[in-house]
Amino acid sequence: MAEREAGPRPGGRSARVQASVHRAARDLLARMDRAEVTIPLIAAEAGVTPSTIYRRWGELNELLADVAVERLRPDMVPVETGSGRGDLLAWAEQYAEEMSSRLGREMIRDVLAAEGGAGPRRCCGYVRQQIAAIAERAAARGEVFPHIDTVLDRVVAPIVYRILFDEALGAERVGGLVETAFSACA
Amino acid sequence: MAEREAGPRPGGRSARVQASVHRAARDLLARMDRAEVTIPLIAAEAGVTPSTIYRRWGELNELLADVAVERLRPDMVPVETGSGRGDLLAWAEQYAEEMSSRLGREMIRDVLAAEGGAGPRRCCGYVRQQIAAIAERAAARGEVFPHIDTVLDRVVAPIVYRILFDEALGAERVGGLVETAFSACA
DNA sequence: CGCTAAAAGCAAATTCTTTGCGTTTGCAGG
DNA sequence: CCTGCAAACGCAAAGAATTTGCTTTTAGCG
Repeated sequence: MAEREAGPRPGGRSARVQASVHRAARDLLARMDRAEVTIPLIAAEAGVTPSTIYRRWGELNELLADVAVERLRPDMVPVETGSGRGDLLAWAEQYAEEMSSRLGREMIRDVLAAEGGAGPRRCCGYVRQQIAAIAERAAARGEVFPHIDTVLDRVVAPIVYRILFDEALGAERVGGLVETAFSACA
Repeated sequence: MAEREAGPRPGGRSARVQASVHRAARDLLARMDRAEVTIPLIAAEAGVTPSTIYRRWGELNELLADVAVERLRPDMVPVETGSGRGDLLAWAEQYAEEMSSRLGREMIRDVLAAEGGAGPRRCCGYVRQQIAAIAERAAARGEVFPHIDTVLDRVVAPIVYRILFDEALGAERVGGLVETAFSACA
């Protein structure tokens, strides 16, 4: 844990500007249609000049992707249900629900639309972390638990693919996916 | 088959303009960096005024998504290898390769970035069609073959998820995915 | 052959984006 | 504490893209 998200030094002016711009962007996204949000608007809301944002982020997509990645970072440890299977099921259901909400879909799109694969990878990394935490607890209890990549392929990928390209899956389908993940490791 | 892709009447001026704009967009995308392509540029290349494009597509993303969806439409029937498993494997490997290319990734991103879920759904529909064609041939031979949604969940979703969020899968991993799809239907 | 509605052209007005230059800010060395 | 330095910001002008009102063209139809 030696790197910052996107700002140079922790307490400087740079960090303050970034914080206020992020907050302004989040506020505006909550308040108005995503298509109406522009850099000049965000700049005004944040109390900075547009050129500051242009120089730092380049374009709206990059900024929104930055904001989205930050919001996508898990803020808590997966709930503990007593078994690895239960933990994974609970996590997957919540993940599916969050990501299929309007805001969730918009955040995913923003992250994917940005240049370079850094944002998406970070999101995938967050998911891996969460699953790893669950897997570790399961291992500590001596349970069998699927490999992380198995969970990504069998649970996370279908959830996300359906949200992006088709129809979001209901909770029962998510449960089925979790079962198939476990059936691959027994 | 009663609807057109995006143009009103088949032979009118509208259709000609759409065709030339699509072609211009494709040409420019092939010739220069995607970030450099703008609507005024495409308009000039297509020999129309920018306002025509703005009125019809609204913004660059919509136009590029339109173009990408068209390019994503499969132009041939899946190759026949003698077995459903072989057909699916061949199709999946080719799909994975096409989609993980620079152009493929850009097209997916363009499709996902557009407003409304129409583009992504159409892409998913194309995939379904291809898989259905393979499944039908398998059924005609009396083979067992996984349900289309199983193939989507176990084969297509992981391929696409990895391309978008992580690292593209190699051919051997794709083969493994195909195996798991068949293991679910035996 | 004219009529009509939809779509394209044109051009002015608006808004967004880029850029050069001067100023501020926080850090570091003296 | 003070001063120098580099990074980042503000400001404003220039440049590019987007929107819009109005006119003209075009394809289809009676």
